[in-house]
Amino acid sequence: MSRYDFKNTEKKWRARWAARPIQQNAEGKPKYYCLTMFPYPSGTALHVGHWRCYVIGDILARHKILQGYHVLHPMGWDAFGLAAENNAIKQKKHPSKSVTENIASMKRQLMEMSTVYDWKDEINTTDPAYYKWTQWIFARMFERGLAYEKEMPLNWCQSCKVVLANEEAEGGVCERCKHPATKKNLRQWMLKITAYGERLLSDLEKLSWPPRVKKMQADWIGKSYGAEIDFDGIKAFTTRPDTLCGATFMVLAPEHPLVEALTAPECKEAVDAYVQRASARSSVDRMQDKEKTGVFTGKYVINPLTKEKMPVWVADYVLADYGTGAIMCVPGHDERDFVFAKKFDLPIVQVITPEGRDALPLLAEAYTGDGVLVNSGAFDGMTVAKAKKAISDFIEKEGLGKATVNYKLRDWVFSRQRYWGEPIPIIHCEACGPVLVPDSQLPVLLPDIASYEPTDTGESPLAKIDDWVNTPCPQCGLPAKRETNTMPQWAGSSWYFLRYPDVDNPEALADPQALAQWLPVDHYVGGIEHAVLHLLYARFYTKFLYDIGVVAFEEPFPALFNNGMIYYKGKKMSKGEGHGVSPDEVLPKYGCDALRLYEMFIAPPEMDCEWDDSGIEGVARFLNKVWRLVESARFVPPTEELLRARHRMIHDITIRLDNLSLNTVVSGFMEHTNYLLAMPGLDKETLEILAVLLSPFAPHMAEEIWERLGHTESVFSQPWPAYDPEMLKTDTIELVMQINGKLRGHLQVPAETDKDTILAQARKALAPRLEVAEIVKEIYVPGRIVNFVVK
RNA sequence: GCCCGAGUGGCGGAAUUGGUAGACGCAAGGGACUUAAAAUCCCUCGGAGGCAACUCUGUGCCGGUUCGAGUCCGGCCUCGGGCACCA
Repeated sequence: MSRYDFKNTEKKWRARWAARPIQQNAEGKPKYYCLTMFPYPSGTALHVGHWRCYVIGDILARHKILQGYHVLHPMGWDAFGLAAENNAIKQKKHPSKSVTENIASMKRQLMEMSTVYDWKDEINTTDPAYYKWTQWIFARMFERGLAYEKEMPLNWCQSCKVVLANEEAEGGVCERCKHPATKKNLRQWMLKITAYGERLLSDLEKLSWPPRVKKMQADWIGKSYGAEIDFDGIKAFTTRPDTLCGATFMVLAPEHPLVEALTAPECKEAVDAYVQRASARSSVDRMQDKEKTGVFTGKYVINPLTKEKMPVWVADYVLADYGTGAIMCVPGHDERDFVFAKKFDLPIVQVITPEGRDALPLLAEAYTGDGVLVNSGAFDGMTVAKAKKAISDFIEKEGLGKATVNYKLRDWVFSRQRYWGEPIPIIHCEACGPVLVPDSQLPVLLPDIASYEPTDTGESPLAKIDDWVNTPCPQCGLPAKRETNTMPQWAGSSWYFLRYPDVDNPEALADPQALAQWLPVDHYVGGIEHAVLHLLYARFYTKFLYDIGVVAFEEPFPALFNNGMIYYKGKKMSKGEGHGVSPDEVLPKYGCDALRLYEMFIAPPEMDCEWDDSGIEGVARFLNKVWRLVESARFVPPTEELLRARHRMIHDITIRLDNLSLNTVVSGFMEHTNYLLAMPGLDKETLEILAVLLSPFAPHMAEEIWERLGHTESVFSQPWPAYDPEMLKTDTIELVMQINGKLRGHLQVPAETDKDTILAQARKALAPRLEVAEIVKEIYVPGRIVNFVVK
């Protein structure tokens, strides 16, 4: 008996599929858009961790083809951006060259996975025909005031020599190189994602996404309810208006615009020094500082309720860009204010007390719990919840402020001081200001230059190319200069899913009909690392395009599947030379089908897991078993037993696949194959069905089996098999017998046996044990157990 | 610090969602076949006890609910992830 020759079989079918794609005559069938997050060609090679996500997507796509859908399952390259450029600099190659090489190498790998991508639909975000539309979207945002310029202190990564969006500087360090971010004052392009904060938050509800991803986005948007209160011209946002009577001082952020004006002359020197020191420090330093620092401005404001004088301080624990950049401080009920008040000897007043107590004996720490108001005049005795509303209302009535909401979400810093990105289609004219490049002149091509390395100054390398920079103003014709910053890495991926149905369209980002036919994406598969970045930006773009009438839906990805990461020797796998297992090492030894199966078998697909080099042996053996099953099959007419086995197999695989429990699908295949191997003979149809069921997972072997069973067309022309629930029933059932919940035996009875008969038989079977005891209760769960409760 | 997850054999993991814990694999040990190896096949494989059909015990720890708990509730412990001066 010959061993399964995966090498030649896989080669054979790959060639056949290339000549004749498996999806034929799909027009008119219901559509299914299955999308896997496209790779970022910043290294030369994919590792088995990347494969996991592509295999999941491919299995879903193939399953849908078998279920009779017209499936779009495309692939492309997210090839602009810093990581790709850094990789090029490291290799001392021009980014366009290095990216092209990386794509070629990754594409070769993807082809060896035998995924069903139709390479006619390939996207490359660095292709001018593609980024023309990335620029076009920016232009539409500019027209509507959603793209604007602003000079402000920004997160700057000295290692990458670039500004970072807030989303890229989580925890105060550069998302890519982990270098601490410092503040740098720069003129930047911003996208007003905050205008969409509320919709981005409330529409999360509609999405069938993993809860943790929704939560991460909700936390990132960070909505909180409160009030904005005016203290003699200084506005402060608080979520605790109920504690207003306990506000004994105010603190402004060092960058607050009023600091200079309100500082008393005798405090000026100290305040200036403090502000200067604060701005020089990185946000990491500022955050890691446990010790609170601050300086008194010499100014006082009046608490509108207590009429007490509140000193105004400046301290860097208050953030300039959240709320109003100024806070009312309630040391009795806020931990940070408490620490500050203790350090600088400011008054602490208690205004909340736990219900049922008059007052806390001594405030050793801030009391942040629930309770009722004290020391608050007319508001005494109210609960926190009630007082929040009552004091907000009072403030509003008196014209001292208003109830309001605040978001943590900030506008998106959208320009990068780097070469390898989409040029921003703007021309700066001294007379007209920033002017859009007319649509007819799009795309603004990224010039091909020799020296593309970043500079220390915060200026893009493009700024040095005079004949590119200097251009007439499209509006007045006078000499003007092009914008030299480029777009961030995320720009191209924020809308790419819209392009796949119509990749060559020169007239529009995609034909409206193609969009209507294919979008939104039915199933999106990708890693958790994009929980807030890509997924939030793509949702923002889609909502904007909805508002301007380009698309008819507000959410691009109604269903999302997050695959877990594969670790190797305890660490994340990393691209390139680093750390990981390459499919190139595995494929020659085990083949594509085995690797695909193992990627699924290794763990539940949504969970992180550890790569085990010897684990793949098991699925390779399984494939050989299947091959042996087919090769050595002695065909017989289908017996009752074979029919039942067949339907159980269809049932098990279908249910598990529908639940995306892909690891148990593989173990299900193993169980059923083992069962069939033990049968004295097999009917042909059961094997045919096994081939169809197996085809999304091990497509090469499935085709080979299908052909061997005498078929000339592809196995993918078959419908997904259906099972008959009647065939899942068995003639006899096995019940478990228990006494006091402990296993005491098994009982075989005909399936239709009634309760009394079963109980009688069980009593008889357990007679020796039951005779010495008194039966208190009998429990019977049909089809499962009989339990006697005895004393 | 706050908010999520997760703890099951030597290992990866199953368990119809409250009903036989350890499916399916990996690794290990023993055996068959073979001159030998590879491949394949058979047996053992949580712990303790017994010649044995079996018995007790066992899903991070302590308690609870229930006829019955890996699964539900309360309290801890450990690990992983997210957020982190957001007022």
